[in-house]
Amino acid sequence: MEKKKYYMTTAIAYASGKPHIGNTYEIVLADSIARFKRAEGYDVFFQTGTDEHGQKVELKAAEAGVTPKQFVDNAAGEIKRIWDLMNTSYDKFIRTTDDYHEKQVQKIFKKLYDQGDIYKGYYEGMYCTPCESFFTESQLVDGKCPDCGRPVSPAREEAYFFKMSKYADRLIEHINTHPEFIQPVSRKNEMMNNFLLPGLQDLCVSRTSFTWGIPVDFDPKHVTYVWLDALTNYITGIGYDCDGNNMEQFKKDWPADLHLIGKDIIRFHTIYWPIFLMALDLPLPKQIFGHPWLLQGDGKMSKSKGNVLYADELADFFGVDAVRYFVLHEMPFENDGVISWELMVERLNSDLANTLGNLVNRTISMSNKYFGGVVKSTGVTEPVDEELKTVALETPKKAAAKMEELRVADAITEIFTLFKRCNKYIDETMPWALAKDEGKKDRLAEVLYNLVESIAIGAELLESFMPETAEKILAQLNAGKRGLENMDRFGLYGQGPEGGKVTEKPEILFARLDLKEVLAKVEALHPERQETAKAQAAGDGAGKEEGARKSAENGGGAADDSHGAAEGIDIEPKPEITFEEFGKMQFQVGEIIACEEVKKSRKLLCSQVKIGSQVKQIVSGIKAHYSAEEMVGKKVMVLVNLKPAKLAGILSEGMILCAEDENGELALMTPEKDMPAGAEIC
RNA sequence: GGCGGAAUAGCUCAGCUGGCUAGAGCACACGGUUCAUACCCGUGGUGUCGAGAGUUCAAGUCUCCCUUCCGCUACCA
Repeated sequence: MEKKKYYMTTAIAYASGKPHIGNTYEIVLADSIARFKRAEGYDVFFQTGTDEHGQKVELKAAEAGVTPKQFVDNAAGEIKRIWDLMNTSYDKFIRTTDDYHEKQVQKIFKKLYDQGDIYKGYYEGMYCTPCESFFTESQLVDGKCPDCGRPVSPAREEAYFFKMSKYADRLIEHINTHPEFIQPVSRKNEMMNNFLLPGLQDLCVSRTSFTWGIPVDFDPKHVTYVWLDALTNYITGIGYDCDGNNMEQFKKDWPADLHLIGKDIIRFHTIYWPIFLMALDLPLPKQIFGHPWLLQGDGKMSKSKGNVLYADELADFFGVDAVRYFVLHEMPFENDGVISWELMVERLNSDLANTLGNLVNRTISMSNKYFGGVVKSTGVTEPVDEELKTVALETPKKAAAKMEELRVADAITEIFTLFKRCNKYIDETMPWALAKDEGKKDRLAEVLYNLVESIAIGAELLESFMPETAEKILAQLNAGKRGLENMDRFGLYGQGPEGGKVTEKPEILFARLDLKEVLAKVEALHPERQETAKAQAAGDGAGKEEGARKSAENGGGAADDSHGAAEGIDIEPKPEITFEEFGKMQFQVGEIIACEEVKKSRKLLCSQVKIGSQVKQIVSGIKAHYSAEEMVGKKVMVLVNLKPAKLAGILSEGMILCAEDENGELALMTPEKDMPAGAEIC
């Protein structure tokens, strides 16, 4: 019988730096799903890879004094190394700099252009800087931004746009008739309410402001801008050909069964990607799962030893499988999970060392002690056995049901429920007591057999999540794999008359760790991180590299990795201006004499700023960083001749300037010496 | 501001279409046990099920309102 195919992907990681544990989480999650599907008999194709173009890479390469290609070769190698270290079983690692990918992207671009889905537009008169949005002439209201009513900025750059609205109705229909399309379902409403129903804006698909990208072949000063380049990896990687000469694999595997992505890029995968596919006349992927993030550290932890966690460092401390277990187990289906050294140690000791490791160890140890390692069923059963057998036989089904819903953490919990039941069974049957009575030898044998068999089932189920550990346990028990399909029978272990024989010297699977010692070693490892850790640990969302590319290129501030603060941060350079243009701006020192929160807004403060003899009212989006009280009395740098505008219904007559770091932290610009209100800044 | 979600044991959370003394894991305390990695098993809570009102024979479970948090989005001169 032919196996059913299952094509799944992760998002491709942005090749701008070393992936941290949050990025790594996704590949491990995907791997566990891929392995489980294979065990279920699917013909799985599991693709991952790297997104390697864009301005951020261009900048980082320049900084490092290498070519962009050299830079991404290195970065992709590092990402691949971590993926491999984590023992992930991807079938294909695509890089967006692969030549077949680049060629297809160019063809796709051309095709979409030829059929009128992509058109050339200009920023001129159509770009609203604050909205960071582009508009066609027809969308403008009285020549102004339809969103905010403000004048749009003059042109700086021409660009190609994808006409999204053309396919919006079809997409809405599809989403409504395929409730499983967007997972978790709560995201579906967000996409509908925020984007689809209000009307889609056209998407910019080319840039001229940087060159590290796939050139638009019929207009080479443009390079393809992120999404058309990145998302298409899902089809180019399996042999899509825009001219219709698709490879066999593409015919077999497309549409994808699952795109596994971070929640930050759901919009691009559930709106733009399906629309691109519609434009290419291709079927849509069956399911897109936007997983939550694994956040590192919490307030308590960050003060003393918070730092960025990398998979390889964690693996050094705990072992690969322990890290896999942790990220999979600690991550719920819908909410963000948290990782810290403390939590890692706790899980390792409690679940892996105590519950699982010790179970295997005590079972093998007793088998050796009482029967020289030989384990065989004698048929001397007691009612208590039934309960254990029931759990052992139910667990595979329960785990499979959880996996079907992509609830990986819950599936693991099911397996550990079996191990816990085994421990309880030992207590109920008290093998050491049976061993004292020669007449109960057969009963003792049966008890150990039931244990070994139950553990063998549990261990094999564990393979998808902790492959090495599963293998080790099965090897120690000397048990073969039976396959998921044979897990409906109890008693397959050592079926011959001589039974099975466990190893003589069980190896400790997971050694318990002392939290204090671990923390001490961690501090020794990163003494220099202590100072910067505090600011970064709290709320540092992990797993949004791909989003970082977009935001970096929008000038939204790079969501950099941990080293950002130390190395300085890069932002998108703006075009050069003349001295005359500079001279038009008037900056003065302003003294904040009163300040209050803008009630209707979450981010705005309204300040009364004394500038010379006059007082201006200025609204600023800094509520998250400064309270109204602490603003009062401060002397700040003010752009005073900015055209007044209404914000949240309140008139604002200037702008208070702040510095912003990569985490969005703000600092007011204040004069280094005391200066009178109104002093010119020039 | 718009849309949506959540508030349940010290912590992380389960509790579907309302129905027996509100659950799990971790942590904690006590007890048991000794095969095992000082492990494992059992027992334990006084949980105002966010506040208030309502529907009902019966409400974490439905309705309304309030408060607080979260997500997406807009705004952030």
